[in-house]
Amino acid sequence: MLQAREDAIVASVNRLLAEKGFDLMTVDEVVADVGIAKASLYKHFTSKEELAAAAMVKVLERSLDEHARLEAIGGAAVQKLKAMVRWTLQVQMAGEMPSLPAQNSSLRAALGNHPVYMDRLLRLSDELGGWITDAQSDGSVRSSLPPELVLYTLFARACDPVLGLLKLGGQYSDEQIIDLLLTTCFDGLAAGAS
Amino acid sequence: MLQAREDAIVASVNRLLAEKGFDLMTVDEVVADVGIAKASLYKHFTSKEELAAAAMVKVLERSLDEHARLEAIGGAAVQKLKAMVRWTLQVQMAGEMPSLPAQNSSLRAALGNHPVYMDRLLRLSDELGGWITDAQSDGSVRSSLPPELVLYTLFARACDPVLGLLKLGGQYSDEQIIDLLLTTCFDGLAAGAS
DNA sequence: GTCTATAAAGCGATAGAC
DNA sequence: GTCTATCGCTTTATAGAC
Repeated sequence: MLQAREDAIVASVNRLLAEKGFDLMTVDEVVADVGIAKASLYKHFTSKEELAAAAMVKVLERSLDEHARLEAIGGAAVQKLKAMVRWTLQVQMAGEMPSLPAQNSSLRAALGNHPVYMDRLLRLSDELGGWITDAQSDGSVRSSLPPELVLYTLFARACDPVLGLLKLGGQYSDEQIIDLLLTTCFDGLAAGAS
Repeated sequence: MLQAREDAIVASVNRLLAEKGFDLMTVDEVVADVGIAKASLYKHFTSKEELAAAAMVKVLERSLDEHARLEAIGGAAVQKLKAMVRWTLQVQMAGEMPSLPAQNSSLRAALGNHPVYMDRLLRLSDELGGWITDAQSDGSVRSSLPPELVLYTLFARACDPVLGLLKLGGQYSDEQIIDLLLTTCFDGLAAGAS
């Protein structure tokens, strides 16, 4: 009962974060969506930042699950990285990727002091970091790029605004858009080797 | 006098938009930064959205100036595109690139109904579109990519979060970061041809 | 733990004197 | 056109009854 209610809250928060972002999402909207009173929500989560953190933990754990699934299947490191980015883009395409403005200071502070969030974030970073160094070792990802840069670039696909712009244009299917974004991410805009 | 004051207002808005974004920027901060009363500001600009639009028009006109400068110098289309992205990244690096959350509906509506903003945006899109088709014709940019996608991808460099993350790390100089981002944008993460 | 009702603060925007 | 003072509204968060 209790856990199910919290899950329902987090699901609503996740959707609203994806739709409007942290600043424009209001707690009143969340409770209206879940169908409970605001005071009840504050018995489960102590602040709006705590709500966002719970949604982020959830999506990070979904990402860790997908990572484990791909690791079990096996294959070349670069192919696993591409599959991970594809999964991320699919989540964003489905409107299920919570977007946190990187600029909000109160939220950044709250996330930085959130042990569970930081644990999941660091674990995912470590796991992907392993694939990145593997892919650089076998020559499929540029060795001249700092692994840090590669990791950030992959993470940034979760909030790539180009996806939304292409979707708005309406000229391409969801899968076509994802393929195009994967191409620009891994192969770049330029043709051939430069 | 009057024009100088409006310029001062727009300059403050531009800096605050780059620093905090539209939602977190308050009109009180703007007037405190400029050193005038809030009612005075509202004699010049009728709303907060109007303020943001003025800052966006300003930066679009700076972009058009840079485009004209590069066009006058000449060179290969893809090199001009790279130079334009480099300029964009330098502006962002200097903390002078206003960032507008793509999700804010009131702001999007205000910008869409702002004739001057739309004119500058479409003019810049047209100019860059010309370079893009040129670069695709001479084989330096992938012809398989829709020009629309290339344009959006270039525009998105203005708010690429990877720049801020790398800068935060403190391991690379500003110029190194810009070079790295140009590489990932045009050449991709993968090595060689895939 | 759930609710209604409200506190406390911040926001965009305006009134009205000068 | 500038200012001080304030309106009217929204927001996060809490008090207190049940």
